[in-house]
Amino acid sequence: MYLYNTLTGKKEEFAPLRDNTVRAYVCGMTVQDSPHVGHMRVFTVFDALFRFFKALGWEVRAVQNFTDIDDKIITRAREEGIDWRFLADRYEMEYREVARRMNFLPLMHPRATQHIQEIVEMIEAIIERGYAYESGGNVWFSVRKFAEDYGYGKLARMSLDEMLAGARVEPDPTKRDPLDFALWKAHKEGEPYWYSPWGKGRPGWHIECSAMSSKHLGLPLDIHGGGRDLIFPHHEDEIAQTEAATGQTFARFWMHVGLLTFRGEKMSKSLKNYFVAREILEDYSPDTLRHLLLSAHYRSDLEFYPEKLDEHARAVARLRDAIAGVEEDGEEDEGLKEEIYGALKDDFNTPEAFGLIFSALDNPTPAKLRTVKGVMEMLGFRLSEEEEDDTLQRLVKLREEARREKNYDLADRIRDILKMVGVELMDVPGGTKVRKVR
RNA sequence: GGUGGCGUAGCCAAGCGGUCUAAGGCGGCGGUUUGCAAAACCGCUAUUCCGGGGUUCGAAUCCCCGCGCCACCUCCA
Repeated sequence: MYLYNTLTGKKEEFAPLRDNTVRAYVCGMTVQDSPHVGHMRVFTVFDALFRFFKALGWEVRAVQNFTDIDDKIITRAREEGIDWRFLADRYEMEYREVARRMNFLPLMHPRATQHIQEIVEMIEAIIERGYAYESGGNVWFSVRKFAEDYGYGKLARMSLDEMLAGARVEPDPTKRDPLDFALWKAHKEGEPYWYSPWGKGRPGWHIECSAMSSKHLGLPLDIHGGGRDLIFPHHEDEIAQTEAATGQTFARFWMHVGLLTFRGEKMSKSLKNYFVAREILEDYSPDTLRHLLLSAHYRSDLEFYPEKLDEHARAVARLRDAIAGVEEDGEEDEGLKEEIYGALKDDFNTPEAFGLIFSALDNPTPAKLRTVKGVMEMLGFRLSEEEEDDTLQRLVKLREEARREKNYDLADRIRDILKMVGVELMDVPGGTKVRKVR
């Protein structure tokens, strides 16, 4: 298995370091708003990748955090006039519901606020080892000191000068150096706080991931991943904190998923050009969304537009129909399987894998179809149509009667209307086939 | 301004030195089929990979110069 490692800028052979178990940490959401389709891309990629690891015979121990304390959560809760914990819970629950529908493997989902003790201990360790200082109730990380001993900017490939050049420095008089970042933020009136050796306050951004990953997985992690926009400063700072606290290597492989774009631009909260995952799943199947999100290589940016859901719904429906009648038991096509696995082993090239899968549909044999089905299920597709729907059945019956009476006007109208909601009717010998596309 | 990356058919998207007169999906066109359709199946849909030079026996793939786009350097998956 080869994976591209952001840290080295190369594809490298990957295998878990110990116990045949892949230890992976994926940066999850700050639960400040509804998960959107850009978030889903990262989690879908890792879900499919972890499933592939299992297919290769490895165990997977994966953690995906919820950051549930943060400036934006506080601000947002204040705007809505609700408790910040209520806001965080609301979006965590929304994520969990979306994850369930997406058929994501169950992962450990620790929350930042349940790890204040670990966070405080880690900060103490960093201070003890001389890489952080307390000032006015804040604790700052000494970037220059750390840079001298360990190097800073390894992941982002940036020099300290480069960081300063474009930096819009947050003017905080308690900082010794503009590059320093907060490990602990002193309490401000009206904000949530916890008690610490430095007084009341709350954790900075970055430290929660260092603390939770070390605690739940142990060092070094085999894989640490997330969206590409997290490389700097978030992941760079996670490395700095963890190495400063422990002196150990933090993670062996860094994986970064490309961004979802809309009309060529990054899908983001600030540009308000995002699509909410829950709303998409009201109209389209999880398989459709999964196929769309895996249709480009995970490191590339992927262009999203709503009509694309229809395109992928058609592709998935065709594939599902093609393998529908295959008998479960029997030989697989080992050659085909090896080809597909070969593509996936090469830095998880899912688009190439789909290319092979759809090509196999041209000259199908039962063995090939079983292989295709097996691979799709391995990647997390359910491949089943949703449960039967009473109203739909009645409409189909009504239309069949109309056709018997040669009332084609009514029959066609029913067919047209159902098509508008993603249900296609096909008159085949012996009845009408119903096919849900979406 | 600095640092990465990208530019492949109508759209999306693989390929990254020879098997490429370039995979796959969606769309389109023609045919078989059908009450008409749809689906399915068959055939067609880039002699060419942003433009211009170069390296090489050979380049979409490597190098140089343009042009265009994006991301990161600020919160972001």
